[in-house]
Amino acid sequence: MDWAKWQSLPQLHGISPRVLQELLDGGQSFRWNRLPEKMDLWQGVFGKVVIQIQQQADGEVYFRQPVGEEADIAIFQYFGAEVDWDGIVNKLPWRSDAYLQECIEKFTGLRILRQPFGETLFGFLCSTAKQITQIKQCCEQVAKAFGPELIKGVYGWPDWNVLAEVPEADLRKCKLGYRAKYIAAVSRILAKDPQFEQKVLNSDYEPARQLLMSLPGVGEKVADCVLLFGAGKLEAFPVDTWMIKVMSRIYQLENWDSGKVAHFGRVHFGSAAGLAQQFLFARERQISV
DNA sequence: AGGCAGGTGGCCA
DNA sequence: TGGCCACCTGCC
Repeated sequence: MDWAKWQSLPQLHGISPRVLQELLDGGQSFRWNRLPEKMDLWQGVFGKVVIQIQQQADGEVYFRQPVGEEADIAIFQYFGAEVDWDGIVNKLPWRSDAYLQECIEKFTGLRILRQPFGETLFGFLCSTAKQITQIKQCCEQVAKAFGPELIKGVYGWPDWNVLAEVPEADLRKCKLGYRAKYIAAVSRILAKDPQFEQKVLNSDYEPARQLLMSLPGVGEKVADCVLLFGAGKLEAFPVDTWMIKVMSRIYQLENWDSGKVAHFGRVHFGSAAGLAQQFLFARERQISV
């Protein structure tokens, strides 16, 4: 297998290596890895796309695909080519929120990936009470065991139709633990309801969220992650333990439960609350190290 | 070595 | 509605 030539990825122009890492491996997606032999090279999988990304010394970012593959359009969409990120960031309330402003400055160029719906839902079904490295292992193992081999040794996410046929016991072998039950149930529901994805994508935030939360294993946090990273709904504001920590400290929301914090976030940050969440989240993880 | 982890669902007052 | 706990298990 050969790789085609490097192409410019102008969507990521000027991004720092640190922010690139946060974008690819900060918990939005679970299918990006640095190659062990070349640590400055990222390899990712989404849908049927296998892609490598490398940043040159001048800061310019390039990507390449296997020879014969031309998923340029899908790749540009994944990185939000059609989205006016500067405009959206500018609409966040940074003028009146010094801490948000600080986070934005420290992670300039951070944005929201537009990932395929199904595998985003799958990834966050795996994510409960797990750390990123473990979630990635689950996704990797499930892809390897049940997914299509896209190129030699690289596997894509198996569709719900495929997963619906997999016994729960076999899913458990992929380190899923109790989450296997949810994956099994959700895959059976969605295999029978091919319109589910479209219904979520076509609905406004609130009804879309309710629809997702009707699935077993999907609560407020998982639903918001799926809406944000896999359905383009930037107003979704996922609240996890990190968010509880930052929000209670910065906005004095002591002892607020996650539902209240999420509501506060959506009101305070507005129509792109989810983007603000990523800035605060990235900064919080950086501080904690 | 053992507690805990980027939640959710169910049960109880 | 609000609080608590089991659920699995690999990793720090």
